[in-house]
Amino acid sequence: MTEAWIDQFPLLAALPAEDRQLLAARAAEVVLPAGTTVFAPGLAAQNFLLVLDGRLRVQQVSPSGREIVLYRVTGGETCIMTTACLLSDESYAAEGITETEVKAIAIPKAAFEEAIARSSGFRRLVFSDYSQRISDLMHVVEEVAFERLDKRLAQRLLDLAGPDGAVRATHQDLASELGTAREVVGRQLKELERRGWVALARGRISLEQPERLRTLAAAE
Amino acid sequence: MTEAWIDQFPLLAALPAEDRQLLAARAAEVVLPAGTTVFAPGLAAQNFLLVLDGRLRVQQVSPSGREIVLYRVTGGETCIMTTACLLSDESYAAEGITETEVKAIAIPKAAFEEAIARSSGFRRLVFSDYSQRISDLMHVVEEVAFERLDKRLAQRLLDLAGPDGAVRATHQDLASELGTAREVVGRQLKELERRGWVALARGRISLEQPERLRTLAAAE
DNA sequence: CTGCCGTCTGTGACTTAGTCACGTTTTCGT
DNA sequence: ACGAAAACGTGACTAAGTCACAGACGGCAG
Repeated sequence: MTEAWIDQFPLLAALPAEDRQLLAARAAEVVLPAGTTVFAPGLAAQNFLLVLDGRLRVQQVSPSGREIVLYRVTGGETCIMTTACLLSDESYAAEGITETEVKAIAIPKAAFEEAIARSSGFRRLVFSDYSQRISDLMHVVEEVAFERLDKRLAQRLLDLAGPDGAVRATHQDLASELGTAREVVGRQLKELERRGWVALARGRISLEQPERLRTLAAAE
Repeated sequence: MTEAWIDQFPLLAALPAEDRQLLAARAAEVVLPAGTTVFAPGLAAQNFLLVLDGRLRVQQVSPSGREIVLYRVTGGETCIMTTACLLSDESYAAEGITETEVKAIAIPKAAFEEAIARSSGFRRLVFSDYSQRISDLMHVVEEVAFERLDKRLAQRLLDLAGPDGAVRATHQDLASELGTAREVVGRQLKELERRGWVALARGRISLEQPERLRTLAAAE
């Protein structure tokens, strides 16, 4: 198979030819449609995943049915949840769902371990992704434990806004982003609408005054 | 230097003699008194740390001064915050503080990278610790986002209780454990005392009916 | 076009948690 | 013994989450 995908990963592009061969020979490109559950509690991963293109959401689901988004994986990143499963047979209480169609490289466990053993670039890729995710998780903890909801909501709206300056999401979607309840998001949004900072429609929030939202999101 | 410490790490004990030599030759045993700040925001780590004995607390501090304990590192574990610093030059918003005197093995960055490259047992040790910490962090997110405070407090009291069935901690200490405010902990404790489940003294909470606390902590 | 059903949103009343500004008690060192 | 620092208590308030509903909108089957 072609090894062109390797060049999408700066840390891998510099590998010596033989390491590139090793990876390319054992890797398979997979395409997952949007909405696929890549992993879930109780589902052991079989492959190491390198995302080439598209977006994957990792979220935690509470027994009571509430959800919170932990982080997203996009092109050029690896999915450390599957990595962790491969490396320590630990199973997590998180699930991963593709938000768009996702093109990815799947590397079987044995080849992954070999690559880790032989290639320092590959190790760096995996380790730096681990570190990034730990950083992401700590950020979630900080937000949930210490930040006000209006501030967090403003930030999320800005993050999720499309090029048209609008967010396509239901109140429930936003509640799942933030780990709170739908009614709470509804009330927060209505307050933002009252101030004229957003305009609300079914499944759509258009940001009328994004600067105000930025100020709110940046507030101490 | 002696390499006896290696046997404290199951994943390292099985290493071939030459890998043991490699580690032993470059490692230095350090002893940190209780209350030492091992790392903090803005402080780049220089060594990889393997904790032999004692306990280390990793916590996050908010701009507003509130704190939350993320996890603890005890004998036989590595401190992935320093690992992460070494491996990806990322700096975290967390700080690590020794809670007891800590005996640890410090391995300089270069020797660490060599060990990672050469020893699969060492890799497994590091990776499994990363995975463990990610698991810990996800647990914190789950608790903070979804669980009731009384339940979390009950669990923490049980966790922190000494062999005498009492917790030596101030209300502020417990608030920092849970990421909440002192007054809130005070009120929760008073409610537990009213029910006769705990007895309160300055800097000390004795668990009078730990079974009740366990029931509360286990409640859905 | 009409009615229907599922999804999405709105609302009020209530509980739980966090904040603020104090006051009081205990401990400990000199 | 006395003063300061640390620990704890309290009331009034705001913010957030819960519960049990009641509309309101959108697509589609007939």
